[in-house]
Amino acid sequence: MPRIKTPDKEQAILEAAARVFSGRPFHEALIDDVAARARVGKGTIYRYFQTKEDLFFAAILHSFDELSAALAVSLERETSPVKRLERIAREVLSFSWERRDLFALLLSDERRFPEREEELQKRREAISRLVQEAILEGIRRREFRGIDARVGAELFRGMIRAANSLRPREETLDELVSEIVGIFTHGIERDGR
Amino acid sequence: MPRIKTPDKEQAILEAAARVFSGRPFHEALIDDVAARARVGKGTIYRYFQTKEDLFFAAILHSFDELSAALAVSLERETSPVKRLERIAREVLSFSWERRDLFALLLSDERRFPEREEELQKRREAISRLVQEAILEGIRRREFRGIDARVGAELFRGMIRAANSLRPREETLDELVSEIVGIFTHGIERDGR
Amino acid sequence: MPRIKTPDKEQAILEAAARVFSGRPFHEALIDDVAARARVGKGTIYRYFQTKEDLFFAAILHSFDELSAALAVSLERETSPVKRLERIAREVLSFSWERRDLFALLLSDERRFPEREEELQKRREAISRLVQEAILEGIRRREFRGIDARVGAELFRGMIRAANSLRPREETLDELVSEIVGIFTHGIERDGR
Amino acid sequence: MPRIKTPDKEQAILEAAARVFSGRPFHEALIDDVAARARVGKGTIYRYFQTKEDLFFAAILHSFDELSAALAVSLERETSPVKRLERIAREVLSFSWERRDLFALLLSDERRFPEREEELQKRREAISRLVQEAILEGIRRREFRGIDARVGAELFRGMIRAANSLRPREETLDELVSEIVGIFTHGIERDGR
DNA sequence: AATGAATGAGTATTCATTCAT
DNA sequence: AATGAATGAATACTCATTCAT
Repeated sequence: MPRIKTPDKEQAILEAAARVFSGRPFHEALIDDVAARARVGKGTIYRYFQTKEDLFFAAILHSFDELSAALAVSLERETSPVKRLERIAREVLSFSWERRDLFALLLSDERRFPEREEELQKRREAISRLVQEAILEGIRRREFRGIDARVGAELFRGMIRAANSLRPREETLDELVSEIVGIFTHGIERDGR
Repeated sequence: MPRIKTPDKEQAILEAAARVFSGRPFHEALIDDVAARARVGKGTIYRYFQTKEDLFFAAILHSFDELSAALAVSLERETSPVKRLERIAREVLSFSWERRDLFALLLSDERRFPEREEELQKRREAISRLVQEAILEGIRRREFRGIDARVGAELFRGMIRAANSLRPREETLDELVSEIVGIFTHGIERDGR
Repeated sequence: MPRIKTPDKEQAILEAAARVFSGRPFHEALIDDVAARARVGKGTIYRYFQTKEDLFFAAILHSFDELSAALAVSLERETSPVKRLERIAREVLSFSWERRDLFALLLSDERRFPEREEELQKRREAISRLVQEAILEGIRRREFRGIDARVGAELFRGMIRAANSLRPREETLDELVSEIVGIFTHGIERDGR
Repeated sequence: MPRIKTPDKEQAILEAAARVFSGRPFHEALIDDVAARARVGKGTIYRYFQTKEDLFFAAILHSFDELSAALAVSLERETSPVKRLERIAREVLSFSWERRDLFALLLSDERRFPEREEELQKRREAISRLVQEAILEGIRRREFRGIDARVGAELFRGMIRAANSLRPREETLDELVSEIVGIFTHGIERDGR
């Protein structure tokens, strides 16, 4: 009986690709590097992915899905809108920490690859929807005012992204999260105005 | 008498580079395209810029400087912090509209080219400083609470960046600006809480 | 009890190889294609043939041998030199009809693989010898003039090869055969000269 | 003023390609070899030819055209059909001598590259037509009997091709030529029959 | 024995950079 | 100074061959 395609080999490749594509621009990330990192023959990569670009996107999607899974766990049972926003911020920030460059593209809203846009968009929407739901729940609870949830969610994501590049040391994560959520919910206006 | 490097030729190249680098990833943007667009021989580009990367960064810096000039004009004589933030948001949004992709990198805080980081950083700081100053002035005027101006400025920039990718039609610019500044200053919390 | 190499599996592979190598140049004919066509695992092919080149030549030799067998049957009991030439022409033409491309190489006298040359040569000689014998018999019978039988045989084979690429429809086979043999025996000179 | 594309560079590449593609199968003929032989950078080849296959066909066509030119010179002023056939045979044989492998494809009537077939066919026809014309003239002069000139021409070309692979030493050229033309015109039938 | 997943040597092709004019 | 022809280093991708099962 022959060897069969092992899903874990595909996993290893995706993992390796995520690492390699993070930290250097696409054209400097070599398939050879991915192969070496995944401890896999170069040809093997091409058994699983048609082209370098395919691999690149697969790696992004894969990372995205990991993030989604982490978020699902984190948000479970938390109903308070503000706290949900906090968890989202914390989760996204800490998750994208090591994959900063990969996530640059992922979170950025480049539209350079129209063919892949759909799938990427789906993932972005998934995150965005979590934020929107928190906002809408807040509005329902009369904790938030009635803003456009979609716009609000995007702006919130924008803050997270920006925070990501503030490159906090570990310890600053909490502060950063509360700053983001604080500004997003209270604004920077002076109390009592 | 030998001809000398003409500044307008350099301008043309930078202009062309900005266009070409916008809308396609670095490795798909060809020097040939830039040369063609600038109506200049390929060799000529290398009289003005050492490498493709140099040209790339020069184009970014050039665009950045154009933005700064536009901002300087717009902010002149406006002293109200909130209004200054509004103008910054509006100016950045409308300016980066056509150069969306170039600005993605520009505003993003990738740190892939450590050698160039300094100059880029300087430009980013220039914009950031304008935001920080508005925030600090607001704090001084007791309109804003005492937040970390640097962090605040980054988060504000993050919202602008996000708004940029919401791709508003022309008409939505004002709404978007007021949404950004509204959330940034008042937060989304319900009034009267 | 271990299974053993089955001759019919080897047959299937050779058959498939003949098909695949026909109709596409060597470097475009893939082992995968042969395996698929033979409904056999790729590894299996390497149990029967050392290399792709080996398989290629084996396929040629195999086809050649089929032709030889067909010729042997056809020539049996026919003693007239002219009629023998006719049968050879007809047999070769009809046989190579479906394997036109494979035979192009087979009949062509490339000398690119000196190591294999010997075996190929042996096969070519086998056919050639049949022609030579017919010629020699004709000379013996005083039907033909005393030409160099080897050269004559080659030229005769060349005409067949050329005829093959004239791509006659089925019906033209007889005409073509008689044209070849007619020219070869009578020439195109006007009668009575 | 910039350097301009020099036709002689293209010539050099075609010349080199003809040499390299002769004597080894397509997939073993390396672009690097062609570049080295033409004393030209590898990239230069791609300035003149889109792909390796393009180069290959261009080399064939080029060789073909050289042959045609040689034939035109040789046939000038010779009106006797038999002598014209002789000259054609001699010219083709001696010309394709060194380019044997290249001509294998050229003369062979493979139809593997349908897109290029047209141009190749045009060249083959050009040679074939010369033979046909000689045959038709012979018929007109009542030196030849009324055969199908097209078929006759192909068979004649087939003999030449076969002769080419008989690999005569220099000295055998004349004999070979007269054997071919002899058989083609008189056949091998015994005189007086 | 048979299989097909895995491998990596081998190469066509691209494109930034150079340089003759 | 300006040009674009020439260059070759760099790399994605293929596919014959191997080998674990």
